[in-house]
Amino acid sequence: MINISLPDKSIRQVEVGTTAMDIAKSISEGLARNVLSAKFNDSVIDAFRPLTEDGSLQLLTWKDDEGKATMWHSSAHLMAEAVQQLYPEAKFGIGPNIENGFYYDIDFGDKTITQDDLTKIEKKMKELASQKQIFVRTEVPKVEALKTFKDKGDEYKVELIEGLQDGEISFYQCGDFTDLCRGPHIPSTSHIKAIKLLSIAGAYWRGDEKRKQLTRIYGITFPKKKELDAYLVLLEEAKKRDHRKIGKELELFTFSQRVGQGLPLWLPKGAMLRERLENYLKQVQKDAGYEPVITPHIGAKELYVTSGHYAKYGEDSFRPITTPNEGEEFLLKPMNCPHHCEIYRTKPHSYKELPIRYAEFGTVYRYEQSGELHGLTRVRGFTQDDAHIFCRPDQVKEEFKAVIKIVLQIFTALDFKNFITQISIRDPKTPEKYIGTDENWEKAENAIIEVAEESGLDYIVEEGEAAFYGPKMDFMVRDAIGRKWQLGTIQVDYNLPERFELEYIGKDNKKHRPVMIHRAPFGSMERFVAVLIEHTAGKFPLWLTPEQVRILPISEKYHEYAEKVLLLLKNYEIRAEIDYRSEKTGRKIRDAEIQRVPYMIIVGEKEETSGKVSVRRQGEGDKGSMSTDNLIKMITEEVQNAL
RNA sequence: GCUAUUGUAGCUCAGGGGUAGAGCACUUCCUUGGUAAGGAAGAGGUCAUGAGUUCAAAUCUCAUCAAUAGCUCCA
Repeated sequence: MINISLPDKSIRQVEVGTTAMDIAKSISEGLARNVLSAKFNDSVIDAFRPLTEDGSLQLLTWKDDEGKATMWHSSAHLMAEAVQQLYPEAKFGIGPNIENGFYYDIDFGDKTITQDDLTKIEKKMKELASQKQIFVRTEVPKVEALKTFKDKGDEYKVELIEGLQDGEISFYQCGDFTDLCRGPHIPSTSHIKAIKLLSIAGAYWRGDEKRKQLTRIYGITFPKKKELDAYLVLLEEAKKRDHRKIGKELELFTFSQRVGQGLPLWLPKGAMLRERLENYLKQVQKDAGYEPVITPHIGAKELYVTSGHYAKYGEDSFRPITTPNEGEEFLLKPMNCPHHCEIYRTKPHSYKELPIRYAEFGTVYRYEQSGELHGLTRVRGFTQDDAHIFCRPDQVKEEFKAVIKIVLQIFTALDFKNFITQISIRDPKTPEKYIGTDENWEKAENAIIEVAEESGLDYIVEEGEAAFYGPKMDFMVRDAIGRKWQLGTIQVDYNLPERFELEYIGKDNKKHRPVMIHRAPFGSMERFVAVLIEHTAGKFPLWLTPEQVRILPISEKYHEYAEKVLLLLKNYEIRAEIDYRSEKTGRKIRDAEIQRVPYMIIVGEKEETSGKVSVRRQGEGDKGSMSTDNLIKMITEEVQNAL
């Protein structure tokens, strides 16, 4: 007998060889019907895998991320089975599940796959799924595994198997399709009720551009048709929120071929919005004891040789700028920290002065590969809301905490309610990849984790994701339609203080090395504005939006009154415009709605004689009439409450 | 950077070896109106750039540039 503990802390004594499915059935038939896989001592296994030792068991269903993953992984197999039946010549690469669905890389030989083929494959998949095929696991010796796929002529699988250890190779069979696979899989294809193949793309075998390009088919499946429909609606919604589209519509930013790839041009409305964001953060930082500094856009090449970045990135960067003088070279700055280090070095520092916090909206230039550029989220010139904190080792924790506070304050002000943090620490297996003493690393890593705990953050720890110079914490927000975006980052750095020989005089009258904390709550203004656009679908919070109020006179007769109202609003620094066009009110409203102007003020005879205004809220409709005083009060309160 | 697709008016897009099209936006005129498109007229394009094929190229071919998607990358 073995002891299996369940998430409710109960312990069941069962016979060796009992499966997760058996346990599910003993709880309820309904649960058993929904079980996709199970988590046994931290590894996800088939629901039909016999349990042979004590351990903790969690049954996974569609509600669990791992359950979804199992389902999508199995769906990839189902797709491969369909492909094999329709195109017997096809050879298979890899077919994993991904965040939303799955893909399979397939070599179709000379055949090009089109949208029509996807429909065909989809149909076949539905047919096969309804056959309620079960997934059968077999463990296979390496020799035999190699033989199977050599006989089949599938060189990709052969290559994959060659990289595996004997004894860890398993096959899964589903219908007449057998695949090399670690598993786990769902109990049967009957769980797959709704299928959509989404797109086709080329992908190099093993991500290597020198090797053959395979056809990658992306798809997603659901246990209910309704969920698929909802997902497709979501995809449409995402398309509508694309910041490149909205940025154009609202005249926020543009790109020009003549200026160059990946170099955004901020239009007046976008620049105003960005400026408000910057001013907001400047105020927050001022309150938190940051000091502004300003540094130039270029720096001598030596500066980056000293920082170590030239060795690491120099080859893949913009070429150095030369001068008429022999041997003189400058680089466009790819980051602000070396400049800030030099500012720190201008005079000796006492331990009493620390922490010193230098903040700068510093524009940096990085030569991203052309294929990587994407709207405002990936550009070659961007402005970081950067700051560097120079502190004593004993202050790291406290400073880190203070930075987190700023980040949270900003997220709240901008209505990012859902976010998680990722703490990236060293990979203990490869200590040679990191610089600095073990002691410092341990201290910093522990400090970050403690701070995360104390700040009540929802965090995950990723081993091996740390920068070579120190551990970091990244903030990932979920936007209004559930997509994840990485925004702010806080990094602890022992490297640059060393390289720049930064010092402070301690209480003991000896020289000590400060610790640097790099931090950027927005990350970059470009990326942040892009995310903000997609999060809000262009309906920015009132305090940020370029045009807060549009005054719509019913006819020319009321232009004068409109101007009177405009003047009143301007006195309170409310950003308002008048629509002077000789259009009907319905038209003016429609245009203001499309341009996402939060408040529309309609003024006509009624308003002029009563000295009031009619208010309409974007997306909500008519709000009735009120006095201008009340309007101003309403708007200023809305702005103040947001910050 | 690699592969594929695309590039026609400010925007969204149709067309296609023989004088360039629509809707919206824009300008002017009419209209002076009450909560998501009033009417008419007009103006606007070397069809991304360069070369080639052809009697003739926006259209076909090649190259370049850019955009889009995926891959690889991201201090």
